[in-house]
Amino acid sequence: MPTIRDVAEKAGVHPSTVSRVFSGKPSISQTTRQRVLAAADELGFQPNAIARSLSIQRTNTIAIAVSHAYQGYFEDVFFPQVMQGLLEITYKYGFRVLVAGSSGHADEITQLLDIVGSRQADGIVVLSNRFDVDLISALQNQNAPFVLLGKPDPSHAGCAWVDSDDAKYTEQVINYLLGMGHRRIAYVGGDPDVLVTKERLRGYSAALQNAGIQPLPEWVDYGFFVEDGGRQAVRRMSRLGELAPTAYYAANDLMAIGVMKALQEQGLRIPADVSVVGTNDSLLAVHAHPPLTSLFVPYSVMAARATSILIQSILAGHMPNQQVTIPCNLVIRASAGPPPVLS
Amino acid sequence: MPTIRDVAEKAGVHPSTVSRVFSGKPSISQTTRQRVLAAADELGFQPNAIARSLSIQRTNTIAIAVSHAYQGYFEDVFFPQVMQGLLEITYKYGFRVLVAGSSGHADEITQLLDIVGSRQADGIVVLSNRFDVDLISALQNQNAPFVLLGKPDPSHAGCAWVDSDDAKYTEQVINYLLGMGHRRIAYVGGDPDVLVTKERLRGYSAALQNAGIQPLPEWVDYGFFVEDGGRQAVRRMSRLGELAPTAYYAANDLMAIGVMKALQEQGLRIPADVSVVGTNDSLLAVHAHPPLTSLFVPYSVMAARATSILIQSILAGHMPNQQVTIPCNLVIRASAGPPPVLS
DNA sequence: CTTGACAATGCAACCGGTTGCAATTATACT
DNA sequence: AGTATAATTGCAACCGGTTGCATTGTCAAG
Repeated sequence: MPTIRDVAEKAGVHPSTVSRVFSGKPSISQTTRQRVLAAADELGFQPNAIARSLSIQRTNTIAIAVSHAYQGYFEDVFFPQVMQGLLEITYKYGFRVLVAGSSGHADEITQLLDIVGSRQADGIVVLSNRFDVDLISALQNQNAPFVLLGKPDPSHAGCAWVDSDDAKYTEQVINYLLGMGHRRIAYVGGDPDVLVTKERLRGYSAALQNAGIQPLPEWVDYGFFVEDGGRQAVRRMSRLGELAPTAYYAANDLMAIGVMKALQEQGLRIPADVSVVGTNDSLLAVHAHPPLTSLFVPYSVMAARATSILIQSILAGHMPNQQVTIPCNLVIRASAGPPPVLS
Repeated sequence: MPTIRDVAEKAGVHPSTVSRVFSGKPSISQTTRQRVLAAADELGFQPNAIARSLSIQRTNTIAIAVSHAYQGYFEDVFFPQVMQGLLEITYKYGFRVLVAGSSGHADEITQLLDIVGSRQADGIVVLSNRFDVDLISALQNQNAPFVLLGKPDPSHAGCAWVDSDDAKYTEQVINYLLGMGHRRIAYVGGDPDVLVTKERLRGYSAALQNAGIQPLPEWVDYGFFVEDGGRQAVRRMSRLGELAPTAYYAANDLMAIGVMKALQEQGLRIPADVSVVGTNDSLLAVHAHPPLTSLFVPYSVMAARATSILIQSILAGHMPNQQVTIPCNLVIRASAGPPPVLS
């Protein structure tokens, strides 16, 4: 592997001149440039990125941490779409993405701190949706540029984040169902410990409240983002008899599918008897029976935006500090309609 | 950011001693170790991974390149499952994954060569399924450790790869359909330029040949891995009338769904009138109507295996040279059955 | 013909760890 | 006690680019 000094010798110049040629510095004469390039070419020289990083104190890399142990993560749309957004923008800026595996939530934090602490990346996008206060504080202490995908705890409102206003758009979904005449509406959230679950619940409650409806506690359930969670929720709510919901909102499409299947197994027709709305607008929603009305959350766009903010701050040499809220979009298909008239 | 020398000064030892403590070298006395650790702790010292990489000539990182422009890539199961396998193994060895975006196939090669040439990663897993001879040669010239996910051109049979024996298991699927009595079987491949498409066609042809059946050329079509591709295939084959297939094998679940929908729109029942088998055993297959029989391809396992081979070679200091074939598994659901008796 | 101004290049220190070898110290054995 | 041997630690060069500053070269104006 030839180094900059080999090239310098061959071209009869000083190593620093070769460096200047390869980092596109001005004030190199055309003839010298040519000579250096020729020598480099002949030797098959390619600058060593690690040495460069050490010297300029920048890696042109941003990092994320991913729990590789959690299977569902790789079946859902969140991770791949986030990757797409990340790659699109990093590519544009000539950056790359360093991905660290992690064995769980706590370890994700360890990994991120390790990466920024050892300067393996210039900044990070934090995907976790439970933003422990200590992670944020630690990142701030490290003086490491970061952008959260999701909103932080109010006590860290000042840090940079990109979020999807889950409360607002969940409220909108509920309003859509209310507008069609539903009065008994169920909320099937994911993991109750996760921020987005709480946000959606907030939107759900607000919509019902605005409509003057006092929701039964039984209308709220958690399905942990898996199909069976949706089925279980239906099973429990069906026991309410007259008070069972006429519409279900589920926080991802997989749970919504579970809801639909459970309802259909009870002989109920969708949307004639019961309406169902999912979240994420995945292929599952497109191909469900009936096709599932679903709240599209543009994870890819969010990730792209977060990455832009991050890289621009890195290049400008300051900490990211923007806060962005990205709109969602209800994709209407055939799984939701007016409630049965005789209900 | 404190350096090893700051710690050394504080602990009253030589920098090399601090280095030895932090890289777990033996022959450091307990008392010195303690003193160094205390000083490091007090200063908040964390070793600089870049400097270390430069010195030891290893990054503990492996790389992949991904075409971020191709949307379908992020909707299918291949990429996320591969990432899962990669992360699982890299994590185990304390490695990380560097992901480079790329604007297309040719650029993927550029990115990979750039990464290994600039020594940003110790090795790469090549995901592309069209293994241009020049990429492989270039990687070999660079002396860069790499493992292919998929089989290379026969002229490079010697390089390391992990593949899923697509021909054999496609043959098995066709045999399954033959065994139920089908005689007119369609093959709906993906992109005809891609290696896996040709391999599956090989298996398809072999199975029919073995059964003494000469397939019509019209029974072979390409759907480019999208739903509409499946629909189009059905549309074209339906024109064959009496000679239309009674069973379809599609090279991914999305095309299989397209096939099913197109058939159902023609009033045909699945599997009573026509059978359909998909590939990948995705959630789409699980939730299709009827549930789709699908050939599971363990991408995650393949990626894990490839990563193991790669990292072990890196650690051992030689080039990877293993070739591994991983079995697939036909997951039987409800979309395939015997053909109609009066056919 | 001299001097000034600027462009091009060289010099050397620096980025922050690592490691072979030498020097020092501690332990063991006669 | 005296020396052989092993365990610790220090020294200094090295990994491969980068960059502020000094030096040399060039051309134009005075």
